[in-house]
Amino acid sequence: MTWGTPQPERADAARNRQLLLATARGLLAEVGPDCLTMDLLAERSGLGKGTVFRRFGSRAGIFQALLDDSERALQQEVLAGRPPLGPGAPPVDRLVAYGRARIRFLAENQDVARATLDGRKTAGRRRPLSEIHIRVLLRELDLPGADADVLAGQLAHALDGPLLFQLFAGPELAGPTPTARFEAGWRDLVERVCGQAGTPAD
Amino acid sequence: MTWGTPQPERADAARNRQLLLATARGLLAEVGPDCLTMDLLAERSGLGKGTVFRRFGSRAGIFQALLDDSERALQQEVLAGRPPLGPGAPPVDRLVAYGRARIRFLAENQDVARATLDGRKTAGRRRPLSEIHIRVLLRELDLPGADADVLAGQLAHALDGPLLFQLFAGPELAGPTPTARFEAGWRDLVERVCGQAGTPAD
DNA sequence: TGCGTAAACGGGGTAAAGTCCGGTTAGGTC
DNA sequence: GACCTAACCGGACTTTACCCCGTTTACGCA
Repeated sequence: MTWGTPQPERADAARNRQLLLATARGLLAEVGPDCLTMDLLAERSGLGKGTVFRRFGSRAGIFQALLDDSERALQQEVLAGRPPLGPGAPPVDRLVAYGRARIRFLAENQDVARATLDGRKTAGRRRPLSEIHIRVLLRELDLPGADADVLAGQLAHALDGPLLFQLFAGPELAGPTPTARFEAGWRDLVERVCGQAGTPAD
Repeated sequence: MTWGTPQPERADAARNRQLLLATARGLLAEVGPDCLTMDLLAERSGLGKGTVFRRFGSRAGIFQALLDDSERALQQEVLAGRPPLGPGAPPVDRLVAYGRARIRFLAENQDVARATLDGRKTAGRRRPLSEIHIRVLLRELDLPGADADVLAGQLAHALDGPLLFQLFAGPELAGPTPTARFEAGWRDLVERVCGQAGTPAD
């Protein structure tokens, strides 16, 4: 179920997953996330409703899959990209850069991110990549007296929470102005938590 | 609509709101939050379904109202309680105390808190009291170079997020053990953000 | 105390999420 | 290449949140 394990998935199943994802993206652009119903998605993709639910579990699951798919690019940059975001820079700088990237990512995919949350059936609710990445960086920093696991969760939520909240409030979020404030706030928070940044003694 | 304004509400409407809240609490204990349907609530309270929706807007709205109601006690302690939590103590100590209280509150009302989130219709989504209270305390601290509004949002989400996430994951959360870890984590986070606590120079 | 109005009430109706199970097909094995 | 099994597919069915609008009721005012 996780990405590391090469679990077998039948060829037609994989094909249909891709078809559904593509169709969902099309419908998303065409009718918007609120009008994207499971029936419509099934009909447009030429599949049965049961198939849609088998693949994604719930309505929220589709949006989650869509978001994961978009997130893959960011994930690549983090794992093997250029230094401020990718490996090679001091952990604090990487934390700041990651927050910046994450905020922009969420702002760009705001409607999908929003749709991820609704629905009674909890869509997996895996621990997000943000938290894992933050935890790794915190471990590298080895902050004295800190519980890296808990702190990672706190920071991950501090990063996503306020932005998502704002996305819920206003129907739209326009230019880069509001995200800039969150980006500055994130830098400030990271520097406070990690004790004065800028001078990575190494 | 806010609590400060004494907006007029017809007597029968207020009476029914109380009746619905009480009935909902009863049903919550009897059948659990998942089986608490709007039809059932309407029937048990002897009212029409339309009335239920008029009062609370959505299913999530009921749980939100329930949670608000429970939160009132905590709110009182914050506004006029004894020092560590209430006014009189240094802001950092109050922040730590508030987090402790909030975590316990959420842990106690975990099922209601969880039910608050689901449903497609966003239930109001007001800025929670946590954030407001934290913002006030941060303003008192007057941290140099910090954006108190943004920071308050970050801390509020850092406080609630990890715990709510955990509540979603496991169906139940037993003793005080897991919350203790969050409480310690919160104290640590606050002290880091506010720059070494314990010694409020004043 | 009788009247007008604006709000609250009721409960049947709708749409959409999620379930079920009989039929079909992919892919490994001999 | 025939066969077997497990996984997949389809679409009708059920449940439930939410809407609508005709009817009733509380409350201010003359």
